[in-house]
Amino acid sequence: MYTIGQVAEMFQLPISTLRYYDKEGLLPGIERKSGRRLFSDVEIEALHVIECLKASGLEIREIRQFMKWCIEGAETYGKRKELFEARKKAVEEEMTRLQKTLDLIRFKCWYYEQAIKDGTEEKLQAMIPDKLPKELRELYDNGHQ
Amino acid sequence: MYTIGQVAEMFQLPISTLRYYDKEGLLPGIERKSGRRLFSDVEIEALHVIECLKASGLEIREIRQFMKWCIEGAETYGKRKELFEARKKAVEEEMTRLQKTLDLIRFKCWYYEQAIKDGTEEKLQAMIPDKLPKELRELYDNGHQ
DNA sequence: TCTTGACCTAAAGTCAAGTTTAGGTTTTAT
DNA sequence: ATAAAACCTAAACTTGACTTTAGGTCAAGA
Repeated sequence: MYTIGQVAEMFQLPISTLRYYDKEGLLPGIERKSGRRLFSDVEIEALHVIECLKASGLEIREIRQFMKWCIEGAETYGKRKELFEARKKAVEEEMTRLQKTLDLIRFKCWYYEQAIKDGTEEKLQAMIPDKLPKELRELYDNGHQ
Repeated sequence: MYTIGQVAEMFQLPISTLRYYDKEGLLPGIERKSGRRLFSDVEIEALHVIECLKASGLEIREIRQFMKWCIEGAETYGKRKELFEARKKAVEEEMTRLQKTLDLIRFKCWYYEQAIKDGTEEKLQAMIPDKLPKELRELYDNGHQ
């Protein structure tokens, strides 16, 4: 059993955030001793799942719904599985989007490196097709028609 | 030259968002004709960069700073390059985090699939070490000590 | 025992990123 | 020429996820 302060340290979260999660129903059934929260392994696991679902882009209100399903037992296995399947899809899409973002960023890094060498963007603009490394070429052709 | 409505269609963004970006200084020097915004190739390119920087996690206020640097010319090439280098690092870190998130999500998908087959979580908890596919094994050992 | 640090609640405040509203002007199609 | 469609501004409103504040309770060490 851990105090709120210990858990805050463990997860590198402010205490106020843990209280907020509890108030929002993300830690249903957390034990108390003379008013103070007692975090057990169940709550530690719940917090790992909360961090996972948050990172996947889920909102607090939807995480609360998931926690409710957990309490309802076996009849909600299907809903819970579907939720994770949907999160899987969302995260995979986000990673694809980030990969495209990264491609453009890499181009911009190259671009400014050249501009610094050349001392100006003016000359560079015309010379891009010649100078651009092969691995950035397709990106440039797509991204700038 | 495009009208705000055409650009909204092009980027699948609400018109109000484009006006907001302009008001926040993300489209400096945009032309006007009798009060109406005229988006040229410069603004279209700016919007691509805005979407990229937003996707990388940059805030509006920092994008505005970048746009100011663009106007200042050659003396800010270094700053602009450093900004993109920093964004590259941030996006790479975010992708690493999302990969970990995805690993846990995949475990949960497997877990609920098993629970549905078995009809209960109870039995499953004890059987995890035996049933868990090899590729999810390390995750389980790390994630649950 | 006493006091200091850790905990509690309810309610108000903050912040970013838009969105909506209200009231007005301009362009375009009939 | 006129009416609908598209545009404009300023200012207020919204939303989500916290954080801060104010005022109090509890417990463990000196």
